[in-house]
Amino acid sequence: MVTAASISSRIIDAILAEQLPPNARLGEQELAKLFGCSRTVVREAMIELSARGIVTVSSRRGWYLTEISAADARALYEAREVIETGLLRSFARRGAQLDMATLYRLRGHLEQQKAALGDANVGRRSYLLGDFHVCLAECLGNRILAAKLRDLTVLTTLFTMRHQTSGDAERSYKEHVAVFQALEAGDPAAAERRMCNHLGTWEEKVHMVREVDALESLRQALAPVTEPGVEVAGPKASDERKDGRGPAEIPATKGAK
Amino acid sequence: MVTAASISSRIIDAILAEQLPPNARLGEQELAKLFGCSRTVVREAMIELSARGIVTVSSRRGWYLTEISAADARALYEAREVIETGLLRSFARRGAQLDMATLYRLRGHLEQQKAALGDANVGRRSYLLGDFHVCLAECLGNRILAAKLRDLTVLTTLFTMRHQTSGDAERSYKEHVAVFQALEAGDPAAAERRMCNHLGTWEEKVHMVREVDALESLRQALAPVTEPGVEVAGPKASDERKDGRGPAEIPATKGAK
DNA sequence: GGCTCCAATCTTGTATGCAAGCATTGAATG
DNA sequence: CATTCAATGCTTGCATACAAGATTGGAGCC
Repeated sequence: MVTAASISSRIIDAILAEQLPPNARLGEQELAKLFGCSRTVVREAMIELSARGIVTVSSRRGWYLTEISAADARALYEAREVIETGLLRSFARRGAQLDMATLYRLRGHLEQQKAALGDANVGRRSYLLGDFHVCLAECLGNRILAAKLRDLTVLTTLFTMRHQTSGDAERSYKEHVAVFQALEAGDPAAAERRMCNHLGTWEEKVHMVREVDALESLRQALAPVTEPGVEVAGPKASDERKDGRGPAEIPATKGAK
Repeated sequence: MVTAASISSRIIDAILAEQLPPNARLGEQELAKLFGCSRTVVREAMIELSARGIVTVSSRRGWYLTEISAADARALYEAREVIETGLLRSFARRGAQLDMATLYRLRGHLEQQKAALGDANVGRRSYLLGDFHVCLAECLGNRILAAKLRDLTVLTTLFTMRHQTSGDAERSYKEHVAVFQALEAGDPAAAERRMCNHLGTWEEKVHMVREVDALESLRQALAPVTEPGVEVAGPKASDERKDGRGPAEIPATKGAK
């Protein structure tokens, strides 16, 4: 049976795996056919995602994945920094320690990230690198903030997909390891500093795209082949075309869970 | 015209004004009749509130306002502390200053709080004291976190209503003023410390009810009159009865906006 | 050729009908 | 008298039908 929760979950996974670009259209009828249910169920999923800021409805036109403006992105990264470093700080202040099972879980997650680095599967790599932050928040013992953080991570992904700032996966992985090692060594304060630096490197990049943002999406849509110099934006768009699927198509294989 | 957003907004205002107790039943048909629309619209509002953690659905039984457990409350207060102090810290670090218009807005909000202190209108007082935190977050320039904080404030209210820890309104007001004065004086670091203390006084109370929590709701439901000693829980319940309204009734006057 | 207007089509918005599950109440039985 | 079970009413879950707005394409006109 197809529930609204399963639909929204699939969509979120697809975004985290960079398989659904921002502004992708999510037609009710289309999704209903795809999932084999009625529009009612799809609509429930859309409303839920809308409450979480992930999709936006344009009246009687359709549902679209939210397009994150540069201003929103700034608030977004600030929010992530506040939450992620704040959780570590709170953890440090209460003098808690991660137990063996939790350390094991985090170590396992890092192993998966490492494995995905060499892998050709770009989607899974993106998914895991983003999911680590949520996983860490859960491990720090606050499910409420972890849930909020998951949504923020999704929105972050929507922004980086558009602006191609994701870049250095290997570096991200190494910084994750560094955070983990500080926690493992019982030094959450150091973990907080490292996390702060880790998030800071992304935040810098946001400020760099601040000015050009207004034209960015148009430019990307209009000039895919004419200028060979800007090819960083090219492969993604052409990848989507050559497998013959529309942008709103749901991938057949689930990201990872 | 009645939209789903207006319904959920009304419900949230009612909670913040302590006019809807936790575990209150929100029947689809009932609300549809009350708002003069179909179940569909009500249902959309419920799904939205459900995504925000404010209502919970029990399959084929009904929608209920979420009952916050002591464990959830702990995470909730930690989340609020992380976000609210984190925003002030981030504000301080970037060396920003509040402009005149923003200071004016905050000062106006504090005036309203002060006026509501002497007022007999308990609902408005609760609403304003809670709303100040959200207002402050908005003033610090992060609408995303402000929205998340609003939901957390609603959940906090649901917890304090059950456990009657709200108590000292005047003290809360004074602490709000203290935070504001630090900001006005251009010392956000001091504002952060004061906010941390302010939230800390509540958090203490949560830990006090930690142990009895499992029986709390039962006790409250079973022994309303037999023991005169536990009357702290009495007046609220009887207040609701004497005006002849069911617990899920929506108040005629909107809280404040 | 270019502009305007209208109609066809596609989309969401809303209401309603029916199905199915849960709780309660009552009777029947040990 | 206690216990079990069946029937009934009430609630949400889901699908569908219809309404109404938005877009787009083309025909007609200047």
